[in-house]
Amino acid sequence: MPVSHASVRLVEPAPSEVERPRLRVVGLPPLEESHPDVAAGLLELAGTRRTVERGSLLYRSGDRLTSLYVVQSGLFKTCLSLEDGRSQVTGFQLSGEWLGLDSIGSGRHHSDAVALEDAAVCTIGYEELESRLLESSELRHQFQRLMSREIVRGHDMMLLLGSMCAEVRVATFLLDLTQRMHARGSPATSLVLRMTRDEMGSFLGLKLETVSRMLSRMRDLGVLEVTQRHVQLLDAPALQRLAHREER
Amino acid sequence: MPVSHASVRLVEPAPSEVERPRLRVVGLPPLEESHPDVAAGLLELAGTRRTVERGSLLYRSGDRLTSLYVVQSGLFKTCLSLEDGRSQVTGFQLSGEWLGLDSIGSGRHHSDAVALEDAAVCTIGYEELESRLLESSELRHQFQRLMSREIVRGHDMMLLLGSMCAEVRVATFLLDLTQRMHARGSPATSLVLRMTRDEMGSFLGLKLETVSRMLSRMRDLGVLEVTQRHVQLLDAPALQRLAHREER
DNA sequence: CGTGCCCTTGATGTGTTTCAAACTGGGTGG
DNA sequence: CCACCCAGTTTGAAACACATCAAGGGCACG
Repeated sequence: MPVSHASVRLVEPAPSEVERPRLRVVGLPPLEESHPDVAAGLLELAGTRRTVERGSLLYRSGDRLTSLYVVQSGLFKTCLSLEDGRSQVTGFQLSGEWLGLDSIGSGRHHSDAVALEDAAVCTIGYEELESRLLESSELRHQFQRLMSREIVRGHDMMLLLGSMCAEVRVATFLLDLTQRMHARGSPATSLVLRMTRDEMGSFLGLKLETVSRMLSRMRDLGVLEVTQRHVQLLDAPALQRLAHREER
Repeated sequence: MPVSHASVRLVEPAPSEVERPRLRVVGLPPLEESHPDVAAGLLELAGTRRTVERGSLLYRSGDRLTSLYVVQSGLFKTCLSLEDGRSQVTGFQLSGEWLGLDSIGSGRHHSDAVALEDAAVCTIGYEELESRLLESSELRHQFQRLMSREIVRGHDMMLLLGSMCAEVRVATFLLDLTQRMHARGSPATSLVLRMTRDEMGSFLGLKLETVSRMLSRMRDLGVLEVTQRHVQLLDAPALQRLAHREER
């Protein structure tokens, strides 16, 4: 790996290269912990399976917390909704990732969770989770790490939204999504965006037109090919460079 | 309280008024859990006391996680730092609030923690915390709530940074800080900003000049009085209205 | 009584939003 | 099977909010 100054860091760095680790820009809790294969311990807690069809809600803001969820298949978004109809997407969750961690503090969900395609989740009863965490310190540790990583993701998003220009935001988003999909067996250089430009924009603090323009610009630069929701990465290193131009 | 449509929600709503709770915009983990008086259980874990003088670091990004900290006195900021010297403030921590929760996931700190004035913290050894959490499910629960609330704060910040204009951001920040200081015994209508305009700006995704301009605008509107770092709230309801104008 | 840091204010520049129009593809019903 | 429709997308032109650049002022500190 030639770069030492500007690599996107979505997974934990190898111990040896940690000194003052550069930022992992964005990224749901990394896979070691959140992907089913690896978080097998926590997944044993899985209760009933539940399917959620495209467009419908798994839970909504204000609902009492009864269970947490792990995505089995499909894709979700979580979003905060304001009275006036506006909303902010706070995350997109792929298979193996958790939903509802933000509701533990108050016992109520703070966001809506919407399936962006037909999906299935494992239901993990909160009561049962609690009692299992009592038994196993390993599980407890895993669960704490899960929450901690979600905190880190929040901080990374603050950085992205607070100090990066539109092009960097979109490039970072594409890289992040590609890597996460790749870790689930998708090709490393092609990507299907299952969310609308509007939803991407909401997540990135941009208007849909701006997202569209950035995609077009990257297409014109020869970095990628866009046909509707299909994206082909033609020049991944260039995309990484775009994601690390820390300007505004 | 006359408003039912636009009140800033920094603490948990009373159970009766919860239905579709409107957003608590911004706010460190609310006080029930994080203030020493209330999180007494967790505070029993406090090990050594450590003082940090103004301007110096409690920990820095990349440091191995050995303990978590609870602010006893003084004020901290946490920030992510980029190679190029730029940085993003991810939070300001007052007495009773925790530092280091983001480091549990990887075992290393992901941010720098800097004292903005002479400060003192309780040191909570991570190993010891772990073993205590094993013993008491009540403590474990409290700790999980703490982390969950920090996740919620992250989401609220995404909303603030992603969809609110400068005036709303600054007004929200002032309200939040006033409330948190008030809960610690400070007057409800006066405030000392212990951070620079630049640090506020970094936290809010704005340039220092913009922060300054917004403060001046609110002063001109008769909402508050600003003399250097001292802020007098002349019209708190008006400030709340500014914080809820959800425009950009 | 300077010297340096922080803050304010003005003038100008620019990236993103807003507004508007046209295009696309997938789905539906005639 | 085609025509239509509609949600989503692209693109352009104009407006605007915030950033940038620059200058001046105040307070704290040595």
